[in-house]
Amino acid sequence: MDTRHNILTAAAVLFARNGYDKVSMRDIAGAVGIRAPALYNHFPDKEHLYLESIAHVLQGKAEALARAIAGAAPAWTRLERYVACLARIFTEDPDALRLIQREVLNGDDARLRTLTDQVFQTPFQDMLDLIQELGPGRDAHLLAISVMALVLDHIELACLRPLLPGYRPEHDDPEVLARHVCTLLRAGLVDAAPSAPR
Amino acid sequence: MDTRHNILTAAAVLFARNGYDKVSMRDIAGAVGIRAPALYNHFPDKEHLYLESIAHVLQGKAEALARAIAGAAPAWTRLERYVACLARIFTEDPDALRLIQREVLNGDDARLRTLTDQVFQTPFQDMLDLIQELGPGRDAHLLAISVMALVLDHIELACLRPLLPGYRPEHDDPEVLARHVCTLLRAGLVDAAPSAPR
DNA sequence: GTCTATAAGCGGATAGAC
DNA sequence: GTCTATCCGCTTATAGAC
Repeated sequence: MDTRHNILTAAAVLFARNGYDKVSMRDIAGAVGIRAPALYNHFPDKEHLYLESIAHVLQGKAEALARAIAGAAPAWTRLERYVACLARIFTEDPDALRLIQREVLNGDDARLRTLTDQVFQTPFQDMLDLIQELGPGRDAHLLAISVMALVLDHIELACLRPLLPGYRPEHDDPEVLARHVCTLLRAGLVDAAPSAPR
Repeated sequence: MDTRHNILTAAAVLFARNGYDKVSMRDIAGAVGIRAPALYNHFPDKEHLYLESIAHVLQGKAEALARAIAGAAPAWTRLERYVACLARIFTEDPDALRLIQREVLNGDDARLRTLTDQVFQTPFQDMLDLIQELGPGRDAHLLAISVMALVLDHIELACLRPLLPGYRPEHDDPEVLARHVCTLLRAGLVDAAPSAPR
């Protein structure tokens, strides 16, 4: 089969869960059923393998978000779709989110710029436009970051939340999360009824 | 002077910025002006040095939050103080936040449980109680996580935000961030006027 | 393309002098 | 308590047979 593809998917999982330094070329080779030197037939070194495995995982995620926000529906509807899509994508593939977290934490300026240009730019701009349509007087940048934070932090903290008081298993359901975020965005902390009003 | 204290503060900075594996005992020793074997007079091994440096940095942070939320003031006022305190603490000491991020990403279950019991438990419970007072019908756990996410994600993304459209330098000011978060919590994305109403 | 063998270097940690 | 010297394992990466 396609060895290169197998390497990239196996490496992405290992890097996401253990971090760059805790994953050796031997580990990656072992996960694919080959020996370490064979990896160098497909990638020039570990760094390139790592960067390509990230790109491989993030492939298509941005496009899915673009589809969710597109169309002629009312702005609130498009926001709800965007939030739901974001929650679904990264709940189903938490390794992808971990890879992004590690890059944000460790990436030098050049790598962060590349990642921004190739992945974050378009979805963020879409969200920015949408927010400007919904709340013209507000700071769209702060709000767009806030929307991302509300959705992604819940998922990032999946390991920690069960240890904190008030946790219930349904909090890990992306639909529950999306509804919660939209309710909060609509009316804030207090004013909304338990079930989101239209 | 107190060599042990110097080691812990220097190590914390290195670990926060580069991660556990990218910091060698030689690096830490060099930052303090000694040689690597001397470190073993103060700590049994690298793992213990790492864990103690985290504890050393997080010391006092939880107490500051407890003070901010305490008192007989109205619930909204205490929430505002809490949010402002959270934003100030981690804007002034971004390395502390990075250490927490790394622990959440890499920590096994046992270490996350220890960290929760010793640091997160009390501030989170305080926030939970406050939210139950403010919005009795809502899911307090989801909301408390959301408040943390809104404040901390802005600070965690300090490296990324300048690369995204709409960024302005004032977004890095903890007071601006705290006002933004409180406005959002009060009335959601749309209903609030640009300057937060009382 | 994959293998075995191996180079070259860095990592944590210890021994023992001072 | 700190030093120098050193051990030993593991890492990335290459050479060369098949």
